[in-house]
Amino acid sequence: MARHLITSALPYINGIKHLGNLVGSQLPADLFARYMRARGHEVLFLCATDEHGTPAELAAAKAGKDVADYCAEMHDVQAKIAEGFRLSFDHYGRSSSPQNHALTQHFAGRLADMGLIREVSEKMIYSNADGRFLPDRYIEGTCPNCGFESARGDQCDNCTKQLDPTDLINPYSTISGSTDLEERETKHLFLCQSQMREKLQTWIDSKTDWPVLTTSIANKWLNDGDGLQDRGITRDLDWGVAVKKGGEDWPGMEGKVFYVWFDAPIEYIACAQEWVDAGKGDDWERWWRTDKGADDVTYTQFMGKDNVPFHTLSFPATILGSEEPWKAVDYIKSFNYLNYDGGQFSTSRGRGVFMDQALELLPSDYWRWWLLSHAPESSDSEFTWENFQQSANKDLADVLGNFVSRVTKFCRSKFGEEVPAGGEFGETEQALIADLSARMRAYEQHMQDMEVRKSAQELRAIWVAGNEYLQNAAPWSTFKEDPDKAAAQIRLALNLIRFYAVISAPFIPDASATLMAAMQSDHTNWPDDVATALEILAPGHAFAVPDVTFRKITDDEREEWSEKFAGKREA
RNA sequence: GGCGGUAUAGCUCAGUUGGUUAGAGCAGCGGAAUCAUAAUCCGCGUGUCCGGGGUUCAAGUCCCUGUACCGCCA
Repeated sequence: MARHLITSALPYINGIKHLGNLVGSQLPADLFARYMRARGHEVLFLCATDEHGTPAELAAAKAGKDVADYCAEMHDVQAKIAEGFRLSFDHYGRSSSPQNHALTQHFAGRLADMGLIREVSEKMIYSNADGRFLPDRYIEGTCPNCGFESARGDQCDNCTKQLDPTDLINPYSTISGSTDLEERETKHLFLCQSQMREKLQTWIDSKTDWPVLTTSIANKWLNDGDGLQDRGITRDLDWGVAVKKGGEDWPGMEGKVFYVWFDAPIEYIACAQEWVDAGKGDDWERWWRTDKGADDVTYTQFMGKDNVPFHTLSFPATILGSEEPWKAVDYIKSFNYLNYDGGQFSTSRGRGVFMDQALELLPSDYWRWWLLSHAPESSDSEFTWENFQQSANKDLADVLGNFVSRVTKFCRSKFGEEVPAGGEFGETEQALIADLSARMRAYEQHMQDMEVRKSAQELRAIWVAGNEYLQNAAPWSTFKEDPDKAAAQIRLALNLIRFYAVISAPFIPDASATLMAAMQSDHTNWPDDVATALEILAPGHAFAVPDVTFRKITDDEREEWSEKFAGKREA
């Protein structure tokens, strides 16, 4: 039995995530966690909301709420939706937790002790009306280059020239619209990532089994231009982790907080502490400290490609720079983007399906199946309603659902609602078992390798094999001449249903549970041997014909939803 | 502007370190079967592998270049 620490990228707090966010980290992480648990491994699966930073403050202000209250509410909303999608986190934490505050301050202090923090004084734009310093992208004005009137402080969207906020003509705050801006001197802490360059490069180079998407992004940052740059890790904000050196005050840093990208990944560790403090576990160090039992842990992170730089460089710089025995990541599984019907998902334009809306339309298994079987692994991929309808109807309703239906109903009408006795397995059955055994090995290998689409494809092929068998065996024909033979065939088919329920659970946990209940079995052990697994339901074992496992998505629904989520036209 | 990614059948996508007639699912066409959610099973794929050069005995697969789309620029 191995031990697997699994984390999903932390969803940001300021709203409900769309299906692209879901399939880019949380959902495949859940698939892997469920599979590893099913194989009998010890798993700690963690995720949390990422709550600090300016966008959270602005979202709270827009909602007319105190930022702490806002985050607490949104955390509960996101937790509830995660539960709706059956994301099996061992703990769903918060980056604003006291545990994370303390740990973030600890890391900062430790990095300072190691000589990896320096203070930098810089001029930034302060808005008197807003009472705050403004990040570059919250300042707009006229571009000195092309005259575009809504150029952002970091770049002009019209002529794409990179700008400094001080370059803008007639600059104003996008928060309040105020033009009462001034330059102020302010002091910030920088993490000396440049000093860590070689160490990080060596570490990245040792990860020869990582996906190209992951290492190429890391190498780009390591070697681009002047190489890895030092990075500001503090901000002039109220909402966040107060800048302290461990438990001590940090002279000159009063009133400042750590930048969200410094404290967020540290929450991966703090979340394990929260897990213990919530009474769900009793030893977090066993997962995170290599000097306290974590050296046999395999740590896998899941994330979208936009998060890769932070996980391959920034966070490792924190971990490695501390020179404390923290567990470093062993494998990073990164994903490309899921597009929506020819474009991007867009929160502001209401374009695409968001997690809460998805659950209102259909049970989570539909979404889990489609998203995972179309996961954007090698390149960006595309959600269309037509494809969704076809895949869900074909794979779930026709191939799997209908298999259950035809087997259980046939048995009920010919033998009653119990596993029939009599007959023996012949060549056709042995051939099926051999086929399934080979496919199971392939399925297990793909799941182990986190090849999500290929896993789904193989699982589907295993479902198809059941229909294929039924077609060959044709118990409806054999029943007329040799009822015993038909009994053996149906006995096998009923066992296939239980078998499918067990192996499909990582993808479609609810349907699997429903099928297990219908088969009146709680034997969920992974089928290491197919032949044995197909004899678990013995003659005489009672079952119930389940309701329709997956109903079909109608054309009317497809059209209605397609219209509903198309988003507002751009002005 | 810089950097990165992608471009393969009508659609969504696979194609290991270059090597036999380029694959899967869906859609489409034909057939079988009738237990079932009109579900299932079998058979059928010549598609300038985006264009143009090049390396090689051999390139969808490597190099250069052009085009298109997408993303990132903290």
